[in-house]
Amino acid sequence: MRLSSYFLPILKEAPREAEIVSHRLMLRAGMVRQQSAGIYSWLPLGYRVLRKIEQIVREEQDRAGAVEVLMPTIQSADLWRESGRYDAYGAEMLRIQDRHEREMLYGPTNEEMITDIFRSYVRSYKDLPLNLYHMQWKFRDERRPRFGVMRGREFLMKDAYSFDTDKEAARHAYNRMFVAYLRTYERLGLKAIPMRADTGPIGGDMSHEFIILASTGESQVFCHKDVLELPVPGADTDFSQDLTPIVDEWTRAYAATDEMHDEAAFAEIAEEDQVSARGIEVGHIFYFGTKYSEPMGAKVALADGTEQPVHMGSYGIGVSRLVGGIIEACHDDNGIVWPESVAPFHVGLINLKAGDAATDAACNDIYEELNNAGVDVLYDDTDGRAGAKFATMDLIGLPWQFIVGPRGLANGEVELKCRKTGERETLSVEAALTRLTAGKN
RNA sequence: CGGGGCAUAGCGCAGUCUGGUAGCGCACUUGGUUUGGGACCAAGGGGUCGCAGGUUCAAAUCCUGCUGCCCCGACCA
Repeated sequence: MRLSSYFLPILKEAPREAEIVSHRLMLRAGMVRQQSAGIYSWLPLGYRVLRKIEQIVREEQDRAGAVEVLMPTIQSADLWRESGRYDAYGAEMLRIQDRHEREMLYGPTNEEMITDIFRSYVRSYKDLPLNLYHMQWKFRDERRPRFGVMRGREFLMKDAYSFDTDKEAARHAYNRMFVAYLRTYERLGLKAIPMRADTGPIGGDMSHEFIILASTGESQVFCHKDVLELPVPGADTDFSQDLTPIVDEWTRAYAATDEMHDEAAFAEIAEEDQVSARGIEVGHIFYFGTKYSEPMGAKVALADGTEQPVHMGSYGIGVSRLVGGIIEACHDDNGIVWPESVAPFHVGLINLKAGDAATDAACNDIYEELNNAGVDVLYDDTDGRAGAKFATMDLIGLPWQFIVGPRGLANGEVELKCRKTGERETLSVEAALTRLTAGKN
């Protein structure tokens, strides 16, 4: 992409309403525009990141055996009356009337709808286990939206729903999502810690929040420092096998948010091993049994011929929240420092003297070669000053800056700058290209 | 929903106390000089001062009501 034909409305100064660093940087980098409290437009750069996160989440859901669907944002109130949640949900639900004065709502979540889909088609235990997920915009009319996209009213969520014959089978489904989540956050460049969460009336040990540590996090969290060093299961993990050993390993050490915090248990940990920090919740997995299947009549025939309500769980990842969460975890004084996996572009190609025939020609060649090699490049071909160009590239946080100017070019040399380490290296055009295209094609 | 704050050009702000021609920086447009870490000179364009009432000869400024946004808390993904 050439910057001259892109839409990257960066700001030197952040709008006053933005207080936390991720919100400020997202506005300054031209990633989002706030349209109303907690409601955002995604501008090209931000949308690219959102899609990259979405894709990683998708790949790991698929790997774990979940199947993607897409349910609508607008739902019928009748469905929610069946589960009893239409009245229970309260003011957070955005209620709408259509032209026939039918009561509709903008979905805050999809348990009812997925249960309806399930009961319409699935009759037998032979069709289980089943896990359906989608990524769709949700709306929750928060009392106080804040922190930019981290607590918006409209937000993109991946929500998966598992269906099993009984609680033990549901536990396998739960474990698959547990491991898929570990892998997902790892690939996003985050260290996420599963923490025991409140299971409400269902009880049991099958609810975990996944928390990333960040000083601006909304909740206080406590854990043993060992949990920060645990190995994340690899891509070769066999999800058909029993994943209990992995889940056990990850849930052995102490880790809790403040509402589940056990001061006495935490005190037993050696002081130098205690971690007390702020955290951002980026995922939540939950087993809820027959809470919806029972009232909504989602039953399957078991091998013995009896019909039983299906056992369900739901598994959420805040996709749009993650954009802010990643920035909270990955930035410095100059701007965003994207993990490579979610960077909107891999390389920023900086033409230090646009308009100079030799420099333009060299940049054009480099731009084409990188594109041909499948490397995402943002080419700053605009007529600007070097300092401003560097500042922009630092702000938007692309992993590599490929710096081309007439001075170096006279010796056949360019510079590569690593955004993360800040290291700059002078090398030949060929060597730089080889470096950035290694592993591609 | 309780408490607090803010609203003046695209963004950041001054002006409000003490009523009297709408300002500054950045950004934008044009011309020129520049160009290796957020350039400089010159000339421009851009505003129902959040909205609605009221007071006054006169309101960005004083009064009343409303709306929007932000922060703290409670609540929640």
